[in-house]
Amino acid sequence: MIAEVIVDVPAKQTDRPFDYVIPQSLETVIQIGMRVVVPFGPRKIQGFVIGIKPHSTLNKLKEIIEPLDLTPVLSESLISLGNWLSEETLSYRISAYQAMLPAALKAKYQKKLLVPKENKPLLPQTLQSLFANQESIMWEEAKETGYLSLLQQEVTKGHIQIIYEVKDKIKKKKRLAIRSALSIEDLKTYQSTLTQRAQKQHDVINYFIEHNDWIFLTDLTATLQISNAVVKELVKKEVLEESEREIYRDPYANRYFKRTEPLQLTNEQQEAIDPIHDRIAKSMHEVFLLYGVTGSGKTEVYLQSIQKVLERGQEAICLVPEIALTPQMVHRFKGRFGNQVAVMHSGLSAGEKYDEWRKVQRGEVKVVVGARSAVFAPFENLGLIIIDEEHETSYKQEENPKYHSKDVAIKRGKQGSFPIILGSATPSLESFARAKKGVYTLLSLPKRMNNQDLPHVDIVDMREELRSGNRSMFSSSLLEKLQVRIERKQQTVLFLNKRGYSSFVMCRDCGYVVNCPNCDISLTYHRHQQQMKCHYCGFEDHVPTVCPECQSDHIRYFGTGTQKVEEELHKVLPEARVIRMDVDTTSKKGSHERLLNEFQKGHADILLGTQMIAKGLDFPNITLVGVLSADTMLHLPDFRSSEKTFQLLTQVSGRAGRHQLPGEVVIQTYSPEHYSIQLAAEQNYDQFYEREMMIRKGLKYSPFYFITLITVSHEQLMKALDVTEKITTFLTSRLTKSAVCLGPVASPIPRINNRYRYQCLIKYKREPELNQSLKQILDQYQQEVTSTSLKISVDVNPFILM
DNA sequence: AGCACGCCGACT
DNA sequence: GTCGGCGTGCTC
Repeated sequence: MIAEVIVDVPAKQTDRPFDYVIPQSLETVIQIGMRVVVPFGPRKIQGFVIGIKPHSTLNKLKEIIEPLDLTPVLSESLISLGNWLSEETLSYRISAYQAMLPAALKAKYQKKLLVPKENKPLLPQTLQSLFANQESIMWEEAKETGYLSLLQQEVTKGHIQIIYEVKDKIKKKKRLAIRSALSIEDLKTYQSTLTQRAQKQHDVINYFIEHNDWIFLTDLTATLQISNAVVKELVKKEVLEESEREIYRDPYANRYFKRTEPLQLTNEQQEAIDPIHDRIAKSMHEVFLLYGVTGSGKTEVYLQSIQKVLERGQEAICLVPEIALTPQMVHRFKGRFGNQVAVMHSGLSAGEKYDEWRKVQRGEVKVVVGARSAVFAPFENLGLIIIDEEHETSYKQEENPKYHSKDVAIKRGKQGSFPIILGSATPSLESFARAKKGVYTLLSLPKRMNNQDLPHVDIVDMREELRSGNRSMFSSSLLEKLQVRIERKQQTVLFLNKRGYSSFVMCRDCGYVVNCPNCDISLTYHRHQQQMKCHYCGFEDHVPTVCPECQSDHIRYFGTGTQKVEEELHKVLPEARVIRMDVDTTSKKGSHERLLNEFQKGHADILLGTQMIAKGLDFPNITLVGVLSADTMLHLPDFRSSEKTFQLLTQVSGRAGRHQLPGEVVIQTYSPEHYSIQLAAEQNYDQFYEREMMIRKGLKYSPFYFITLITVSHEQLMKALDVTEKITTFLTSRLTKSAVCLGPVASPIPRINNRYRYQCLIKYKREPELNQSLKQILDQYQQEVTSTSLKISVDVNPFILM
């Protein structure tokens, strides 16, 4: 039999199946969807079997070397989903497949030089020492020795072999388990032969007389207070037997989740859930947009919809934006569905992710709660996919394949004939527009569950503060309110919007800004390491003490980091206990959750943080939310910046007063008159929607037009510009009259890592030929992409236009 | 992506 | 005359 294999070589020319003979011995083993090792040129690489057929049109085929899996890692439905994905996003099939699987399943390759024992004496003296203690050395090591040409000569002579290895990254976690190898009768007989001195052995035998089952060695030694030696001795005597048992790394082991029961739904919730339950019961595909204000009880709707799906023997996926809200979300899901839940998010180690994925694959769980890529969870009988906070940008992957989870979910929903729920308090304009058009079904939860009023919002004009002599980052109004909370022992969340506004170093005399030498972007000041770093290419430099331009020593860092805010807070409110949450304090595993726990327990008065605290916080004692600088992302070169500002402010404001105590919100801004800030303060989504839609219509942006962004980069500015120009011309000729093709324009970041970047932006209503044209472009420049440093990136429906 | 094959400049 | 530079094209 012949296997069709997609090989792990992400390139245009290899983006097609290659045929391999399945050796006789593997005929019953190899199945569609398995990973295999295949010879490819002189190398050995990994590939996915995507088809098995009796004959091939080619005659001299190579054989599959070995399978990497016992059972397929991709089902046929996932393979076809992968094919669709690569088609939609114009990415390689291998990239699409890999994106659907945990990273642990991606192979690692090793190249080695091997000298068979008998050849050792044949090597020249200089090389002998290299192989004195070992048969083989790594290629990388060999390169460092500087004897590469000498080594290559020996390779041609046949004294040294080059071998390629495919290393499976997976390490299944294993522990040693022990059980009795004898019957209870025989155990007793054996026990009677033991001498008086062998008390420990006696105990062990006793244990196994009582428990006729496997036990982990570590548990056994702990319970009986004995050493490994005692057990090993009995294993050697064949009284006991041992076996490696695979165990899951359970990131939520030893954690107790209080079991919860379905809550009584409000009338509104009931009205929202009825149509969902109806489609689940009828196995009908439909996309619901669940538009519910913060605190309106969307999660309970999710939980009870999942409940319904489980009752029908189906499975469900619930996507959540990122680690940010998972601790609380996980609690609610594990509380309701116990160990039927697997969790997949970026906070887990590769091994943990792999184990969670395997629980799904083996059918040991029925529900997955996870971030973007969890939409590919390998369920075979899905009944529902929920996307919570559907407007979140983290659902869009910025690397190839540049997919959006929402599109994947809807595709799976159509294929499997089941409903999709998109939930948000601030739906993306795209989704809301579709709901209004009737493409999605709108379900509204306009009231908070406890009928608690939305918090009162105060907009503070920071220019005014400045004029009245307050140069600190806290307005007098915010400071006053902070003091009141501390007196009343209530809690405050302070939110620092840092997106697109990192701390940079500028000379106060001449205005010189420290830029990256490789990228056209300012370097970011990293306080704890006392260094300047580039977020795009990784360049690092010392912090300058004098201005390189004018030699002035008035060179300072600008921008407000959380650390700086913390310091300031300490000065003005020395008695306040502050917990700071940002990339620095949460980088360690589990620290995110730990900090939140501490705050929840009341160990601090103020929680200070960035984006990551904007979502999911739901603590009863929070009565004040302060946004230190609301407009930092308002001025980004992005047509969605107003929408994002509105969503973020609404989201943050929703953190206050979710329970009995009423909440208050202070928004500090330099542009208080801006509609997205004004309307966020009123929590007026509908008016924001109307207003923003007008603007989008005028500018021909989404949701009125689809957008595709092509970014061309090259070491030479002229080359990048030239290619972009040609692409733009070509596309313009291929597009219909209703489409707009803008370009070539320099990218908002015109240079990254010494590569110049130009782009072409296409806005269109309906272009059935566009995909074909884009493919043609990629084909056209294929040679230049492989031979020169030209790169062409296509992003269909981009989220950020960088 | 790698890697081999193949054609032109500076070296023993 | 050879070693080694990297342009071109292939990998079942």
